[in-house]
Amino acid sequence: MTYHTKYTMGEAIRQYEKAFNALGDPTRRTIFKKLQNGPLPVVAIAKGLTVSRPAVSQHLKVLREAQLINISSQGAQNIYEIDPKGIIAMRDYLDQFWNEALDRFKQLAEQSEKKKTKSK
Amino acid sequence: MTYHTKYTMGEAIRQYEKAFNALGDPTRRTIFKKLQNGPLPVVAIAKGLTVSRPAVSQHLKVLREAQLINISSQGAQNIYEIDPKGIIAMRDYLDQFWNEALDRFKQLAEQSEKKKTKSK
DNA sequence: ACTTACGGTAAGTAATGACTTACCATACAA
DNA sequence: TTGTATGGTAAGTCATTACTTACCGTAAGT
Repeated sequence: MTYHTKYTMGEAIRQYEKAFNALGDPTRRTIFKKLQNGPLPVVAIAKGLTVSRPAVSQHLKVLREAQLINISSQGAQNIYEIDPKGIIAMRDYLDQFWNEALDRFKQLAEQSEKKKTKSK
Repeated sequence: MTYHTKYTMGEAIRQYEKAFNALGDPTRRTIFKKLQNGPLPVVAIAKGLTVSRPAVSQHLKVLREAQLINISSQGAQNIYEIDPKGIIAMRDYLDQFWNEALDRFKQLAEQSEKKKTKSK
């Protein structure tokens, strides 16, 4: 019946789309979080996770294609680290909504500002 | 075999997790984008989309639970509009990585700042 | 009351995608 | 060269989820 086809083959997939898709998965968010404190080889990333090492490799691939992480080999090891490009793409996407719709809910925005002291 | 269980029943699902999950789907991003220019009733949202109206209702439910949109009924119509809470939750999540890992890629960060004039 | 428009929910199906094990390739050490 | 550690890819399976059609309830107009 083939009624269910997203990404209707004409349109290019943007960076932020890949990024949202990537961070849409909890395991990938866990992996991403692990890299927050610095670069790690794959085994270190997989350690402690409930899923197998190949599964981790597959997740890393998705994160890499979303430009949320970088790879760099060091001998037999593949070291992954956070790549700001994906984060920037997502922030820019969110800011777009932020800016254009801001006037409609200014009060709510202000509320959030108060309890944060907003870094930078 | 039950080898595949995420959200290991102890942990609460945070707001930003729901939000990332919600925007992880392309159809929901399309819907979300439609609301960017102001509130719309369901039929207006569904118009132009390739999926059925019930499918839209289901997506709206997910977006609502992620606090990315608000509902308000007006007679027989259900009007949806963007809710900043979900956006804020995601921004805060991203900012966390931003701040803690910033030193490792300062130069890239600066690049992005330049071509944006950074709202607020 | 009857009809029409709006839209949520139920039940079932099909596509997607998150996993598994098995295998292979590469780097380095003995 | 042989062995060991690292990690990517292949093929297949199962869970999830994005859909469908059918149905029902509510609001407003005639």
